[in-house]
Amino acid sequence: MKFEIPSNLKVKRIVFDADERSNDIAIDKLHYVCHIINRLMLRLDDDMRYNGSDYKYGVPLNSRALRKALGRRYRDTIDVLIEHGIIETNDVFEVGKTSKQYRFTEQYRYSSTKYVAPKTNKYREFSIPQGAVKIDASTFYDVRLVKRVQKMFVGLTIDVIAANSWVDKYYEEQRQVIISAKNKKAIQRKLKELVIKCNGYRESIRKVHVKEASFVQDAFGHRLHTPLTRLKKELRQFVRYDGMPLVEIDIANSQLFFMIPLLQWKMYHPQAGGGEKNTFKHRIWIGEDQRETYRNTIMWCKEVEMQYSKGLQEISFVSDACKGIVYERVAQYLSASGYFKNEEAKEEKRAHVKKYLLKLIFASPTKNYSMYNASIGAIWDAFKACYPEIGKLVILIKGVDYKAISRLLQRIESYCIIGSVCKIVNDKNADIPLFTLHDCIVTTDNYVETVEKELLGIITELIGFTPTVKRKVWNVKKTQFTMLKNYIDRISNLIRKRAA
DNA sequence: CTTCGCACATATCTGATCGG
DNA sequence: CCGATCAGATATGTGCGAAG
Repeated sequence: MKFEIPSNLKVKRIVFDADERSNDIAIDKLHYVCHIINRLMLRLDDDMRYNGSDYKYGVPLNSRALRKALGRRYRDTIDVLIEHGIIETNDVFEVGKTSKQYRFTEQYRYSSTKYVAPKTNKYREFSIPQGAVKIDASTFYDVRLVKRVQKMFVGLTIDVIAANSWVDKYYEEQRQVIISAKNKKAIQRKLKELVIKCNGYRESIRKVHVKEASFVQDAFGHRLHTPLTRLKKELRQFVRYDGMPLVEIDIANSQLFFMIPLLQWKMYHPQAGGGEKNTFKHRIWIGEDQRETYRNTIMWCKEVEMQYSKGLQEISFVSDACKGIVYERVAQYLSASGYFKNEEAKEEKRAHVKKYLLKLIFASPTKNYSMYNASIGAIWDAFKACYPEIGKLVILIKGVDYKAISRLLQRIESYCIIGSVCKIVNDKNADIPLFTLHDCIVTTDNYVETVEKELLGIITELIGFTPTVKRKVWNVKKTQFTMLKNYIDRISNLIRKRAA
């Protein structure tokens, strides 16, 4: 929505001039009042009548409505407009009949209209709301499917006692670390943060336990956020489905694997697929046609395609992403060039590359994690040296809009995982428990084979290439003895408290 | 109807976490 | 880089009664 105000009206100076009331004089509020008067004035001749009495002076503005729109000290906004000779009022109201009437002064009354964009969210009535879209209102995916996923959470249980005692233990460990520091002020602050952090963990446990958490699908990446996605990794071991342990089917270097479609120039033509709705391409792109915006990107994709006439699998990035060894390859390259000073383990090197490479790919060109950063930049250079085609592609897409990559990848991911795999598996057999953690699917042991087979088949069909998947069982790592001991300690504490 | 103040409710901000 | 969530502080909004 845009404010419609007289074209010769300048409101900015009022905000500067505003004396002690300056806190309540906001530019949006001034524009809002002018907008309302302007709009109502246009309708004055037609229907601004009440009980036959004439409103010709101006337009009636109800003080309750004004207060609702402008806040408690709305009077200041009106007064300041009057003081500056922009509007005037007849100062007449009749109880039960009419409110005070307002109109523009002569200077502005007959002016043409100009449009001004609101500065704050409150006055942007028709803009897309920030943040989450509630499932009920969402049309991105089959709502019935999401409801079914929600239903599966009924069977999901968490060992509350064990999980909470894990948090207790974690708290105690972290507390010891914090209080061993020297800076007293820092200790106080960190302890406060730790309490908040642990309360958050406990809350996430409770949310899984009572199943009251929200299930939302965000409007940007179309990901599905559930109680599980917000659960700390270490606490997943305490989750069971109908008493059975759960198994996670994870796609190796998923974000990079999902980059493969971006190398295919046809992806940038949502209409080129024959116009059918609800296809991969339609789901991923927001705009109608990206051909113009991504002209340079498309040209590069075509060039790459010419170069690899036998198929994209010839590109080392594509084959490595399918094998799930991109991070390892980059780590290896860095190792050879003497990036790692100490003799780190292979796992550590991979984790290091993964942590920074994703940040580099998604980062704002002007902020931290820039490709030109001295130490981290080396990781980007290594990536570019290993995979020149995809390196250039990332730079080209980021040249259009640096936020596009993260959004596109999340959409591709969620369309594949939730929109396709979960939907098809659930349609075939509604008994299979399915939970998603963005790029991975969680199910029980007896269905792993089935789900994994479907996942590989469906993603291969969508992307054109087969990813590597990894399985991880969510089982309790601690011995039974420690758990039992924790349990006994907890209970005896409770009994002691009761007795006291 | 307008205006005001009080008390309580809701929204927003800050700085942290989780996930990729 | 993107998303959601949490706690706690603070700012803003709302309902209501009373008076003008």
